[in-house]
Amino acid sequence: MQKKSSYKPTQSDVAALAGVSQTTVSLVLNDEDIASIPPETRKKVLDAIETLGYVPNSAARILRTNRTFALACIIPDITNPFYPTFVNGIQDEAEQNGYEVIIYNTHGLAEKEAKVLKTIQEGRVDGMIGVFFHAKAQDFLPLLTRQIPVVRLEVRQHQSGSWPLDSIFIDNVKAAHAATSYLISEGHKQIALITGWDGPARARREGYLQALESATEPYTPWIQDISIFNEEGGYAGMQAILKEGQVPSAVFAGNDLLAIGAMQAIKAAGLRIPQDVAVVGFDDIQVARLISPSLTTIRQAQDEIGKRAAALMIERLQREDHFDGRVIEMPFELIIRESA
Amino acid sequence: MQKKSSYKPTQSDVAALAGVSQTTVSLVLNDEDIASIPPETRKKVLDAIETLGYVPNSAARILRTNRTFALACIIPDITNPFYPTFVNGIQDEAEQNGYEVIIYNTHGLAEKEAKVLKTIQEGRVDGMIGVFFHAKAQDFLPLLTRQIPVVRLEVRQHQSGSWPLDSIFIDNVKAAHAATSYLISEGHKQIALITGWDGPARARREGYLQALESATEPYTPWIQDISIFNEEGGYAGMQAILKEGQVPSAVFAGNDLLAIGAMQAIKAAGLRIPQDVAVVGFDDIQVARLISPSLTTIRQAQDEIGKRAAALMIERLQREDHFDGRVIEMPFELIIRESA
DNA sequence: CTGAAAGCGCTTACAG
DNA sequence: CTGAAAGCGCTTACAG
Repeated sequence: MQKKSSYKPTQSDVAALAGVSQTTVSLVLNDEDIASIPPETRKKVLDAIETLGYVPNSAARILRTNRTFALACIIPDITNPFYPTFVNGIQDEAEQNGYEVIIYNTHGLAEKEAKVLKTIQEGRVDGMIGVFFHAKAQDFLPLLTRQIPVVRLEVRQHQSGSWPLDSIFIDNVKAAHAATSYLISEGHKQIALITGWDGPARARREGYLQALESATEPYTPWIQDISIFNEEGGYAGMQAILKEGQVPSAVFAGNDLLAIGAMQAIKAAGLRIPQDVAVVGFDDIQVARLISPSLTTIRQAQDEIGKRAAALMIERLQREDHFDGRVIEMPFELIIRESA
Repeated sequence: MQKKSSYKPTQSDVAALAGVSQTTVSLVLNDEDIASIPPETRKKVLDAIETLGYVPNSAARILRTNRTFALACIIPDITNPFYPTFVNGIQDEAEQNGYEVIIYNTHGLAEKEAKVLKTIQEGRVDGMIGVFFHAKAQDFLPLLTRQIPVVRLEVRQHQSGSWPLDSIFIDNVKAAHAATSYLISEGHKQIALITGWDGPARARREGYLQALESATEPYTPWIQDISIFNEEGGYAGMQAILKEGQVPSAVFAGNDLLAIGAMQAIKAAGLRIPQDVAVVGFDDIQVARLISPSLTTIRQAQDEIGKRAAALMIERLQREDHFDGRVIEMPFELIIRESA
């Protein structure tokens, strides 16, 4: 290892150049009222910092203070536009408060979720905001006992507890119920659902089933399972449905990406949307209103949810006292466009 | 600060429980052939780790080893689908090699780019892969002198040097030239360009202008400047063009998001695509082939680019010797669909 | 095979 | 107002 003076200067290097002690350099850097540094001393130090291009070493600072000023943001799929918007909201709020955001992409996989949880125990962040498809409440315990607060985005109401674990949710059962009921009210008789079992899929499935059950006329559930939650999955799912010979008059897709894929399959089969098959999605991602026909869907305010989640986290990190977990419900809205 | 034994156990806690020294715990954890720990000792230690739920402290490890096993990934806009796909490629390659990826979102702003560059000097990562709209070569020097390698995604060929700075580029001038030439070859007489000045916009603008100049017939450039590089910007840009009274026979948009916005504006004006106005985009994001009409565009293999960028970085981090910067060109492809 | 010790670069009581 | 010193939790020569 070479020891050029220009290479990664430390506070000691700055101190030597400024002719003060390393302690003084640190004091200037953290200019709290712990000490009152006279302007001349301060200037000497600042000049030396400038000359050497000194930048504090984050590992040393974190080790010493036990504060990272970083937040982890865990999402299942960065290529699903829903999440980048959510992340954006988190980042906006976090940055305004001096926190940086570290994004982890789990691909919705149980093993990756577990790995991320482990990594975070290593003390890389002060708190974690996340969407988990598999992790259970107890999987968060190691973080919580380490005083790393968690804000979780959920798909239905869960009980709060005394841990520093807040949750923010949209009632996906109710939302899926609303979407399905809308199709029923529009006179559709065969309403298919394209979805899987991971993450929000289960709650949306429930909502769909409940809506069919509570209809005045009898409905037969028609569910097409898929395993990839994007356009590709939607396309394949819709193809499978059409292969059965019968054509449903409406399709409710587990998310907008699935809906977009399903629409492609419908068009490819020479059918019209919504005349032959109506389509409803879930999420209201950016492109939902831009495709043709524009997509009827459930809007969740991703950006707002992200902001709110970050605000919950930051409040917890800034307050001294401990307080019970909070549960916040966010609204959804059925956006009716051309596809249904 | 409390001192419960269950709270954030350290190697010393593990050592005490296992009845060995803290050094031995560390040795077991890093099981290199530095030392040969007999199975019984190893087991005692591993059991203690299990019992206490010990996880190493990353700050301490980083401070000591000067290795973070993290890569920074800097992108201008996480909500532009181009980038998540790029990030995905980076993450895949990085994770396979034991690196985690920290994503920074600059919003294409000069100040945020500068801030990120500063943050990275703090030693949070071993290397940086990024897309910068404003930062100049010299802005990377502080990283390079600190031995933090950089891989930069660029829009045209730049010279390599002796710094640990690799670049990977797609010739955006040539690509824009190809897109514009295609429109010319299709017989379009008035070809408008919707774009701005940041990032890749400048190179694409050049390609457009060069193509018009090299055409056999004379063409008048028709450029609509916008400042937001998404659907909204494209919509506004197209509206501005249509307000001029004349309707161009084709529009080349600076990226797919702009193209999608422009298509909406064209439809809103009651015009048909491509009969009245043809549209070409740039990037080939996921939805390009899913919208109606599907979008003719320039494909860049985002995923592949990300993988390649990460591979360049990792090779540099793993090799002992220093070697000159490399410049890699990646191909583009004109994808002809329905919109033009 | 195992442990004592130095030291990574900081912050923060504590003296003076 | 300023500095010497302890210590955050690790890794890694070095002894034995």
